Amino acid sequence: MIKEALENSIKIALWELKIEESKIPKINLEHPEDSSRGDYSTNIAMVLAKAVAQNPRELAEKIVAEINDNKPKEIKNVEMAGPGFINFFLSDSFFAEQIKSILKSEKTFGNNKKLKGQKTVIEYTDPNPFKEFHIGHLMNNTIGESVSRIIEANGAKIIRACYQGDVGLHVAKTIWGVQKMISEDPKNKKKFFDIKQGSALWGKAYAVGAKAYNDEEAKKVITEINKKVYTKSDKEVNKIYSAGRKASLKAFERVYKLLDTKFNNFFFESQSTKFGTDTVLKNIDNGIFERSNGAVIFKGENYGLHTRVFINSEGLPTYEAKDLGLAKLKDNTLHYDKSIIVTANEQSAYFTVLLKAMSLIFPDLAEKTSHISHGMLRMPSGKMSSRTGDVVSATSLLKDIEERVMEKMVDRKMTKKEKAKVAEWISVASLRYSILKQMTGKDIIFDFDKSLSFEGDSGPYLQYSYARAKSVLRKAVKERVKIKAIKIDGEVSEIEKILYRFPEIVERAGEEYAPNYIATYLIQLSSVFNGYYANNKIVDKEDKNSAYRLAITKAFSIVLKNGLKLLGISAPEKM
RNA sequence: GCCUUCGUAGUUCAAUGGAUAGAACAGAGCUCUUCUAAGGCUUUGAUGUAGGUUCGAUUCCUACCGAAGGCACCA
Repeated sequence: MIKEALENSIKIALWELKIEESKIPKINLEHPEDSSRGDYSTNIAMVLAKAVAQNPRELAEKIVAEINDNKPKEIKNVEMAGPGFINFFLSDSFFAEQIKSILKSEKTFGNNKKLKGQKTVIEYTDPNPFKEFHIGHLMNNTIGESVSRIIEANGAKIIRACYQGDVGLHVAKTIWGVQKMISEDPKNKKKFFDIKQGSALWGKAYAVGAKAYNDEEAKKVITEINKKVYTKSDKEVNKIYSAGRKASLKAFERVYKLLDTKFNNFFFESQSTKFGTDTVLKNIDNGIFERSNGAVIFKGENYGLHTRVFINSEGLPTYEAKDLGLAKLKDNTLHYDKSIIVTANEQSAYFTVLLKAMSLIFPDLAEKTSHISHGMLRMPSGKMSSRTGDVVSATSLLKDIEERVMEKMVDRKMTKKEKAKVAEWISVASLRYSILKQMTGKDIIFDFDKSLSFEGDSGPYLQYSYARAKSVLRKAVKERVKIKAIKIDGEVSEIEKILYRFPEIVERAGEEYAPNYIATYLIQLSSVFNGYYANNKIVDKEDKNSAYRLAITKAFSIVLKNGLKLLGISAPEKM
């Protein structure tokens, strides 16, 4: 990449100026916001000035002189500016070369091999059978899927894992709810066992059970059911259990298809239970865990964290113990180099405790594990909760958005089938973009009307820009105007000055697990293209520059499509 | 109470310690016999408060104010 070439020139210049290597910090190269300040800029002279006891502007001048002595052909001009910045202007031929290279690489443009040979397991989405797949899972999936794709683009092999809680208190609550609903209305029985019914009814049963859990009597019964689920000792419970598990998993599959997520491995809490429990019990004598009030706990306080229960006083493992078992289970089956777990940040503190315990038992695993936490989707009215049944299910939300998209598409000339497909893509794009455009850790205030915009800074805006570019390219084919990445004359357009940066963005997004860099870049890129589109007639048989404008358009469509893919958003040919 | 994260236009979000703090929406105005107006152009408007570190702070440190989350048998 050009960035490395510039870095090199700077290093050589510093070496020529006999600046001690130990004093040289990491060289920062950024794109100035104002393009009149060049394509790249470095602050190295200002950073170094103090260490070498020189005036920053004078030092910058010296560095500029050295670079000019040995200037690579990609650089048109270097100059000192402001308080001591060094600004680089790239040559016109460089931009044309980049367009050529984008057309040539096409689908792989933007990818790099930085993480080649690394195998990364990433766990995300993690919906719980017996509960609704709600918009929180949608958020987790969106971030997990995007981070997966970004890491893949950086060369790693990604294994997508989904961990599902098919045992635990929530299951017992649901089963209690089912029994209650059946006893209130026997007709419900048939519904629960009808696989076509979907998961909504089960979600309702969970809400009923969760509410009842506050009542002492019901709590006792639910606790009993919980034990029965673990031991599989009660036929009636087993029957409800397997019907519920099946109904949920089937419903999840439909959502994954819609979201274009393909998991390689599914793990279930029922698998990690024994592993986790055994691991905890084995580590009591050595003092890592201790017994307290009938439970087995990890005293996080000893490490400046907080104490957590790993096995409760009923002798059943909590999420903590199961997660510990899961880490080992994953390693045994997948042999990973790195493990990433994506959860909402309400679990951040929990995770630091878990990782501490893990580091004492499986130090190598703890070393390889990292945690990405994301904010929550909040309704304007407050926290969304599946415990009270106040949830928005993923499918119903997407359907609502789709309806609105369809309204906008009434006058589009497409077949019904095409329209339906595109509408589905646009709804997913709209939702995913609104999640990915901001920093991962932050909450999203989810106001249906405001969050899901189809214009401006939005997913559909990106898709629309893509569809426009494709439309232009179709017209070129029709009018037999060829695409050629050879520039005849004219100035370097703004869009050319942005297109070549895509690989840098992918790399940085990969380092920081930050999809929002991609989102921000694509918006900027599309906005510049839309300006270009408005000011230029791209396809023009009479104009010899048309072939190059088409090359730019094609390059734009390639970069945008590749970028959208990293966000998990489809690029429609028409919309 | 303790711990963590976060306070940026009216609103929703950006900004690897850098140059004039970017967008979008909302508001005001303009723009479709050029390839998709879900577009383009113009315009109003912001770093919670008080200190500190630095040549330079939205970014780092301290205090305060405000918000969210977590803090023993839920996940």
